[in-house]
Amino acid sequence: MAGGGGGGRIRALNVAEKPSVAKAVSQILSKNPSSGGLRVREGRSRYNKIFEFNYAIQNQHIQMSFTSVTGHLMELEFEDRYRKWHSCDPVDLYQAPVKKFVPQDKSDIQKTLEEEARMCQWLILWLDCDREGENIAFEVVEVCTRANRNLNIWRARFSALIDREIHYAVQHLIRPNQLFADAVDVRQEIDLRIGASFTRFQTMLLRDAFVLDFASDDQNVILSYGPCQFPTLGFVVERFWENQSHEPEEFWSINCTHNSAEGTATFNWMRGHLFDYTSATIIYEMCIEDPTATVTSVRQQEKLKYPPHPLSTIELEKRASRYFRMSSEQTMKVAEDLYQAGFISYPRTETDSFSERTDLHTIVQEQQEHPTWGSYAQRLLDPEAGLWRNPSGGGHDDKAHPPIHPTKFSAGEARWSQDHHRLYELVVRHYLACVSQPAISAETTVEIDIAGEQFSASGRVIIAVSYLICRFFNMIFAGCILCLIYLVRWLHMHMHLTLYVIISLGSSIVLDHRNYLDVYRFETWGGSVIPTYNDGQQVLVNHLSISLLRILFTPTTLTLDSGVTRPPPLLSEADLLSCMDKAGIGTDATMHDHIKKLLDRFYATKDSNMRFSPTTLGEALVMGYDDMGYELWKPYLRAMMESDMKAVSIGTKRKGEVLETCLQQMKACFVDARVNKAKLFEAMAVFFERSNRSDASGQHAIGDVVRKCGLCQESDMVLRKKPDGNFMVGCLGYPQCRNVVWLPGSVSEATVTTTICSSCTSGPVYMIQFKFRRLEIPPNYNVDHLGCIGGCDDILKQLIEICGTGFRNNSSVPGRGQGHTSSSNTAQQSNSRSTGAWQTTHSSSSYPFETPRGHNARYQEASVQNGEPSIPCTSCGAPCNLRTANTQANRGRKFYSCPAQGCNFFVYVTF
DNA sequence: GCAAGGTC
Repeated sequence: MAGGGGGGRIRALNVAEKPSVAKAVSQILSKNPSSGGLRVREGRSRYNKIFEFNYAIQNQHIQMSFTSVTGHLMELEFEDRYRKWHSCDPVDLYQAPVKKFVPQDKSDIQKTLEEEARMCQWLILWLDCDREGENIAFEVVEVCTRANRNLNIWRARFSALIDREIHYAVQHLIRPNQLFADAVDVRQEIDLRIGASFTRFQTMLLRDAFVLDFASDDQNVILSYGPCQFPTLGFVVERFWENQSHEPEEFWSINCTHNSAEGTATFNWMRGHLFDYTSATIIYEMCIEDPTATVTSVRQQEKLKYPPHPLSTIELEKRASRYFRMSSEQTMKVAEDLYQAGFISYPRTETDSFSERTDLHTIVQEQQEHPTWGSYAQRLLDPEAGLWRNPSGGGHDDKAHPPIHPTKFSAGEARWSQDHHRLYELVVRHYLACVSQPAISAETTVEIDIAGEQFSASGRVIIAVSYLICRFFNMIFAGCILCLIYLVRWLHMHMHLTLYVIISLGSSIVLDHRNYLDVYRFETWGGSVIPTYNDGQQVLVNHLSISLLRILFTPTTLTLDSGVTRPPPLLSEADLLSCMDKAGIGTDATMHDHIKKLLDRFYATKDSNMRFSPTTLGEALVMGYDDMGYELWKPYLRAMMESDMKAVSIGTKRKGEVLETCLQQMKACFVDARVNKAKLFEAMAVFFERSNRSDASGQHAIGDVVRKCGLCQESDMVLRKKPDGNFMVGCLGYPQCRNVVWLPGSVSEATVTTTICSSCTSGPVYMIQFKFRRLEIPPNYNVDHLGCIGGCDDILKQLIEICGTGFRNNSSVPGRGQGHTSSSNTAQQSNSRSTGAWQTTHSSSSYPFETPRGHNARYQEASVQNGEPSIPCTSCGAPCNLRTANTQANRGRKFYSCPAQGCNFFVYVTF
């Protein structure tokens, strides 16, 4: 291992992902007397203390300073000029430059790191050992190396805060893994670009267009889209649709019950149910005529009910929702409180198995004093009780945190709310259950025959198979049958007689072997205990049977009942968490956030039964995208991203390659979605009234991008429909850039397509599908036309010549193109005359150079000084000569037109 | 004002 710089003792800066880990690791490493003791001093951030001690790494004496960050130190954002919603077209967000920076609220931590780094030769990174942790590690590296370029950078790899593990990690330092960090960079950038583009798009498109009556301030409603929140909404909507589309169907079934002193057995018709009433009635009448039931089969099967796996975050959330009706958000809030106060372990973990090195018994020992479950903890620790069992894992390990378990005893704290009590109890009981034996029972299935129809009943007979002394106490209550039971047990053990012999005798006593169910009060066996039945075969071997008469019996009730098929239930919070977990939507630490977001954004509601339904808004959005044929509301996009991230993290794909491919696909999807925005409108219109605002604000709504503006070279040009029905393609850079292309007045419909013009090569120009009004165009022209505004489309040019454009003086309608210069009237009149304008500016063809841009001013100067000047094309830079029009409408007018193939620059000049 | 991921 390389040494540090300078003479004397090496000083190392250690950084953990959170304060608790910095403290725990420092405590472990400073236990040795040679550490000189553990000293603590304040950092600039009040949460992130600095621990100091000495430690020997590979026999080198190191002076350790140990501090922490609080999760990510940096944020990813668009550069400032893209931050405002109207600053650009949302589609630009797929290429807009992004920057990573330390936000204001983290600057204290940054300063601490910088100050400490300057005094150190080594940097040891103790971030969590997952991909996010590795990414945070590189954020720390960036900040620290800016302060001290000579740092020797090391990574400590550990999976639990256990002495041996930590000492091993520090003695076997490795280098940080750039690939892991890259994978997270990919996720961050994709999430930001997709989220921001779609959110801005659908918010600006729909907020003004509809009366969103669910919000008090509907102008500030945000219709967000996110790669996690939308699939979460998708789960809710999909189940809602299944539920709603269910058509109840009536059916009939024959039901039979039989009461005896031992209980009631409910027999189900083995045909299930019939949808045909006549058939059901005929069969029922046959049964009624001869209702004697014959037992045809009795089957016993031993069943083990295993305790749950150790507790992960998602399980904690699901169980708190099921047992206490707590929302996942509230659960995490309370869990965080309990963790902060030291009562439970770290609550954000995917791990559901304990490391072999965990001292499981000590955790139980601490709970022995508890008034409620203390005695169970004592039994667990008693080897004679045989209750202990090493917990079985669920196969998940995040390599950073153990399963959630109690870390400190409490019989309840004064300041705890009911939810604190409940959650602590759940964590403790769950832990005690995990280290317990499974419950053992038997399920009995009895089949009977009535008039040739088969019925069956299943029930539980809890049996004593443990042969343990503790069972003795149960047997006292069995009175005189006790001796018989021992006899039968003896027979069972030594003569291998069937278990059934025991059951048929013991069942009336119900010997109990609940094991973990004794402490895990949240779970039960369910079902009921049914009476004992024997079939003919068993009677022959069971000489001791007291149930002989039950070969035949008369049912207590035998009824023909009607019912209706039930729809699948709406999703509960536990169901929703399961769906998300299965599809890989979100992480253990964020799933509850995504669920809450659905509620906050008015996309879904939770009813009194804690089940989720979409709101009309949530349903409309999903419906809109679904109608477009997109599965943006399905989990596949996230799954694809996840698999790409995995590929980056193991080096099979490169960061840049994945970013480029994914963003390209998403951009195409975005552009396509925008072309099909009518589907969103239609879906919204099903549930919401159109707003009056939409007409007035239509001009401000972002349209579909046609091409990059050739004039300002910065913004996009988008297709718009003016309130008077005319179409234009204008620059989003307005008012700084006033570039505009007016389309023929005879256009009735225009839609930007995803087809890129192959003739116009100065950058992508999306073709527009036009529909012309039949009566306004000559008969030899087609009403449908796929056209291009890039300058290559002769048909469009001819129709503009013939029909004129939509550029008219309409001062009654406010908005772009009117009244923005003192000369606008002149301009409009002039342009109205010159119906053949192909491309001009907002300020008019009369004043083509009257724009704020310097280079245009130079053109004017050139044009005045020279009789026949050549100007550089504003689109591609090629020299453009002054030419004279000879069309019918504009004969004699001067114009500049770019000679470059595919370039659309064309402007009339009036001297 | 937008995402999702850390975390206080």
